Amino acid sequence: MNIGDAAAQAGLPAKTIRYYEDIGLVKPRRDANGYRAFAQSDIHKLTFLARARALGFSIGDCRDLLALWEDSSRASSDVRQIAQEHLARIETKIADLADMRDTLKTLVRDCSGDDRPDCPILKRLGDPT
Amino acid sequence: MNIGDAAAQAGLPAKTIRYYEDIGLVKPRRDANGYRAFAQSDIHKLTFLARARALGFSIGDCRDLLALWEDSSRASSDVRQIAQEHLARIETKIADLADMRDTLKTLVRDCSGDDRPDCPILKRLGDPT
DNA sequence: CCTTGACCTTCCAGTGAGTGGAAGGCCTAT
DNA sequence: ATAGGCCTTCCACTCACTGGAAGGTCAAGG
Repeated sequence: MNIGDAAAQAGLPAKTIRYYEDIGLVKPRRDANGYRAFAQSDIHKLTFLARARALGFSIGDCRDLLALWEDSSRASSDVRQIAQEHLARIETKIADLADMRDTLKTLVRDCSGDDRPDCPILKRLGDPT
Repeated sequence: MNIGDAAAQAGLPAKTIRYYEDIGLVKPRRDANGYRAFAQSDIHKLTFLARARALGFSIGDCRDLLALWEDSSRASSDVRQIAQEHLARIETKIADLADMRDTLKTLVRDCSGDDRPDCPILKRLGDPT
């Protein structure tokens, strides 16, 4: 299967798949003409990667998860730990963003948004401490 | 004021301040020895930038906000629009992350996390559709 | 057989917002 | 005079792609 079809199957841009090959996540064989030839197992891996990335796992995590996936004697605790650490990072990020959101909401609410210059948003950003 | 003191005042790494000069956000004058000499107005700007960045505004937004801040005849509606668009982006991002979090939470909860290989997390990532 | 257009290849550069580090100049205190 | 702590510039690296240029390959239609 050529890269275009592989991309369609896995739901990833062809460019991304080439990149994943570059960094060693997939190793499709090559046809005589130099075209990448994706086996079903490659497609399966790419789909795995697409899903893991969609859950926000870093490429590093994906690499580890893929290795565990391929290791039939893995311990689920290893998988769980990766997921749990990732979950913690996401929760931190959500909390940070929620703080920003709350502040911004207040500022936007209090800003008249007309043609006058007075603006609590700029006031907040620029006021001397 | 030298860059070290400016950094301490503004709460930004010196490296970041140099970067901000590179991209034209601040333009401190130079002493005879080549050292940057930050005026109070520069410190004020840097503080503004630090706060805007802490609220998650992009450098592009910061540039625009800074220009509005310095323009005494600005319309607050312009400021408000920037903030509101940023707020919308943040809310989208929070929603995306919350989706990931929910999925991950379920998966982590359902994973035994012992030394056996069975794992709903890998199952979810690798199962044929 | 030739062309057209859709594929495919590699390689290079850029994104955002810095961060790390090397090599070297300057300033103050001892 | 020298030590150390500043400061300078410049280059490379981060992350996960993404865009584009230049060129090779393949199948279909004329």
